[in-house]
Amino acid sequence: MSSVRIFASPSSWIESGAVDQCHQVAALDGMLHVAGMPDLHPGKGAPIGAAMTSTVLYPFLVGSDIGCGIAVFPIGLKRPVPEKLAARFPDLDEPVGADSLGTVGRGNHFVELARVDAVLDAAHAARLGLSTGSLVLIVHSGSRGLGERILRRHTEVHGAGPAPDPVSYLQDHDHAVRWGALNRRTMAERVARALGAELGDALVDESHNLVTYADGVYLHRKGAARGDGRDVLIAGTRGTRSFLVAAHAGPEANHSVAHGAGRKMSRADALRRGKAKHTVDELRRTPVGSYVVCGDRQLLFEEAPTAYKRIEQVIGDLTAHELATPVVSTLPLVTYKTAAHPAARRR
DNA sequence: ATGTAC
Repeated sequence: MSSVRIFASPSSWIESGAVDQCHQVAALDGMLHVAGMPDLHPGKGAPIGAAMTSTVLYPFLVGSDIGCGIAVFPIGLKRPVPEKLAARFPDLDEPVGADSLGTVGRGNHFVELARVDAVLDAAHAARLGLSTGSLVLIVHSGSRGLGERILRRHTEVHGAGPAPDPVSYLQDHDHAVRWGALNRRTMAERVARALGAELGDALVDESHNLVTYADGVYLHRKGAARGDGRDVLIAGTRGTRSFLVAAHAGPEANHSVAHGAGRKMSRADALRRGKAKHTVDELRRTPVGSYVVCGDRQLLFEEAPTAYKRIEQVIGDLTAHELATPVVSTLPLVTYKTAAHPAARRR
């Protein structure tokens, strides 16, 4: 008999469709436990913001962006002026070399230059070399077409069923997870070079779309980061804070934490309501003074901060359930989503 | 989120 537990306070709104999806997943053959994170929202077939254990491996529970995650790199810059730096960001839609390495992708992916605005755990922040005013590069991206091909190869034969040869799937999966981390590092290096900035080793790099195996149990994470004694960057929105946390989630939470603020509106709703509520200019130049590089107007509305839950609520829920302890918060200076001038791009 | 079809 499987169980479902949602880690959100009663005042945190969770779309009922996402909770329904947790129960649908829990009813699958071999399922053990579904843990919903406070950023839980509906996904395609499976919930996003969930960690799910079972005795069999379900590739669709990880989804197509295998190895998607968030990395944080320390970066050194003399005078970070958002508009000037925004103009110097490289074209991260253009790959480095033959495949799509070094590219950010679309959707909620981004590369952000951010500044530590508050230290919340002084000893832990000091260990990471972070203090108020420290600059970091936050990279949220995944395995691009590679992970998509791996899931499609499985789905074409087995649909949403389990992997009959989990070892073979895991080999491809693990490669995509490594590729995702390399992709994030590659982008950080591209940006640092373009800005003439010094880049340090990653302080944090955790995938939130992956499956791990131990003692006969597959732990699938979809929009949920490893929370077993690791540091995790939990992303806010393009115009609000993000939080670096020390995660210490136990078995009830499937050793996992949230990965971001979580959508509160579908992309279609965000586009429709956003167009009535915001101008393109106010989404590009945010209330916190940051600049958003995004030549795709539709994406700008879909990803508007108002389409997401409040990150402080998500962090509050994690803290209240003792899944994580906040270390520092960051405020964006420049967020790169996609090239500033899509018309100038060659096809 | 993605590549691809419309």
